Amino acid sequence: MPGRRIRRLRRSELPIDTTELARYLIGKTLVRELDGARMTGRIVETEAYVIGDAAGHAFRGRTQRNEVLFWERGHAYVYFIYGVHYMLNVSSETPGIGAGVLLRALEPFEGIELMQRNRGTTALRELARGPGRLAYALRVDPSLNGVDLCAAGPLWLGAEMHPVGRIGKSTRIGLTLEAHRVLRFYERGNVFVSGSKRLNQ
DNA sequence: AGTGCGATTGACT
DNA sequence: GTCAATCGCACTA
Repeated sequence: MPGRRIRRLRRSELPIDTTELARYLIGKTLVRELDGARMTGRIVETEAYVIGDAAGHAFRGRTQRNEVLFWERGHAYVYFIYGVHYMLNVSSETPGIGAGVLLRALEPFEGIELMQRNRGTTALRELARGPGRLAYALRVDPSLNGVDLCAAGPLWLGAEMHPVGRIGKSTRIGLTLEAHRVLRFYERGNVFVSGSKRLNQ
């Protein structure tokens, strides 16, 4: 299958700050390896869940569920929401500090047929537009919770494959707590970004 | 032990 | 635009 070489990001390259990391990840590549096949996409939308953020899962302290948010930056935190969907986050601070970046949308790059099969649709725009859809497209599930995204394995982060456009920001989507905070980042004008037109200006 | 509700999505009026 | 789906977590008692 498509064997285009993608340089894996080193942990030392990841900013040690949740908001900085959320911005940094726009345009980077997410690589999913599964059964000898590979799916990749450009990260085009993220949200930061920062230190002391009441909307973040780490806010009430370390538990079995949110454990990975307290790991060194660059680990996958996968959780289940609404009894229906999985969401993929990247831990984002130093060990012992709980915070993360939610990956909200990808621009599909390689392995598109496989993503289409996983999603049960051929509509390219809809494959990974939104955090739940992203997880379905790449078959992200709790077995990937805790995976080191800076190491070879089933899921990792790669350098950008294409130039990155202007980065926009807005309030985060779907929150009641801390709803005013401007912690969502996205590539402007990219049709694979979720959210309303208002939020994407 | 019981309860309320969520970092969403897809189907439907 | 509205709404149900469906489960585990965290909080109350």
